[in-house]
Amino acid sequence: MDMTSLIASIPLFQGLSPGQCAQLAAIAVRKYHSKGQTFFLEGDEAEGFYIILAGRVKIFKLSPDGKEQIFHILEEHEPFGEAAVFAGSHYPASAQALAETPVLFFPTRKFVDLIRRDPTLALAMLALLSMRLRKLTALVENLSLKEVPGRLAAYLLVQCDGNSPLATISLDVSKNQMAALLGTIPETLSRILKRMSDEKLIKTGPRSITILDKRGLADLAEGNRKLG
Amino acid sequence: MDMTSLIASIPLFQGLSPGQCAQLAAIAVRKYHSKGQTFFLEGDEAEGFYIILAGRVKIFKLSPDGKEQIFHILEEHEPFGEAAVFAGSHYPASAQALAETPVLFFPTRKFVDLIRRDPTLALAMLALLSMRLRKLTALVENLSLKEVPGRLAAYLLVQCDGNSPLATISLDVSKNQMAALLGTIPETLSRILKRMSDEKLIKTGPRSITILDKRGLADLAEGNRKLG
DNA sequence: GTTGCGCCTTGACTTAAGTCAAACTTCAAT
DNA sequence: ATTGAAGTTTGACTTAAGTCAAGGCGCAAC
Repeated sequence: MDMTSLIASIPLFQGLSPGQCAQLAAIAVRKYHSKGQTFFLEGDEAEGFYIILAGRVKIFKLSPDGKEQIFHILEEHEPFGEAAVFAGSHYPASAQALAETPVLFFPTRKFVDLIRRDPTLALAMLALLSMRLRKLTALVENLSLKEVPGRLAAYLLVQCDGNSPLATISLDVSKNQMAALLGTIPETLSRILKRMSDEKLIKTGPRSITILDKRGLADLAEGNRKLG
Repeated sequence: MDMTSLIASIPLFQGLSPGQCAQLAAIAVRKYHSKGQTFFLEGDEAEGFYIILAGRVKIFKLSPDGKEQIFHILEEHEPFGEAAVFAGSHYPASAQALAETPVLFFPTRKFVDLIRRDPTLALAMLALLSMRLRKLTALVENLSLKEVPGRLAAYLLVQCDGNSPLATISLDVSKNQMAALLGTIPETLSRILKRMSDEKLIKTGPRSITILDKRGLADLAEGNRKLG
């Protein structure tokens, strides 16, 4: 696909005119990262932001003693690194490819120039940053105000909404990664999955989790209920 | 002060032309909230955002069983509620005045119209949201990757940087609020302040904390050291 | 196949931090 | 000054979740 139509197909850029897409196309750079490769590390000088064309990327931080907190796992068409473009000069977290991941790269300078001339684009970016803020707010809430069973319940409910009308979630992240996403460790996650199974809230399959009691999980997520 | 010069004096609007300030002035509404009054609650329909003229505002969430996590405590000239303007239609957290707090209110619809015509304003908002994202990222890091002494150390260091060249911090928030800001409870905070005093890292005064060992606190904040 | 290496689970133990309850301090208001 | 309410400290106890270590499972490569 040529660059302009590629850009036009990205949700973030919906609503832009063909001319505007062409301008974006003129500054975008195709890049390719293979599994495990990092896009940037926390603290790196920020030179631009990325949009995923395929594959998966995790945004994360490590503690000095090696614990990992994953902020997001992003997929096709999702942007990342965008917060560093408009304020501050270094990336606030690290980004690593979880699979073969082709991306588009937009250099800060040129992209900001475009925004200056294109309020539609500016509003799209504002909406994007606001969404991110919202997601991070939810993460803080989970970490600070819920215990691990509640976080897990909330996570499962979100996954099944976005994933399929049926209540079976195909696990596309390893349980290790899932633990890091929930701000805990694999052992704890394993134990809590077991407790949830015992209480018939879920059924754990080989690469999947089936939700048996949505109401029960919701109660858990909202703190109205505890695991036995 | 007339509205236009008031607006021109707000850092967020630095760099805007007098004409642009006048346009903002035309849509801004002065409001006044007294101590304890809420601006909005989590989940409320978002009708606009605010800029603080004086006083203090806390942005927070409550857990169902009453625990509070404070996201920010904001002061003069700082905006809040801005994330809800550009995406989603409800506020993601609650806002309450901690003192007598006059504010400017900007209604979503009219403000977005201005942005559409004014890329400088758009870039200012983008920078603002990016800063917020950065701060929230740091909060997640603190909650997930640091234990309470590390969070407290980081907090004290930030306060003394922004507060005075000297290493004495005048406590402008109650220790209750400080605990909620750090994602813990007053009892725990109290105990850890004591342990820090015991190790001569700080000295706690009546309404102040004096930093005795900046290096030691930094080590604590970065996880290179533990309290005895 | 079977070998080997991640991933996942399980158990016993430790620990940081929360809970509950009581006492003490501060400060503002009568 | 006295009262009272809120903020703060302290102690004894509980608990959620992390650590450490061992063992099992599943899958890919030879």
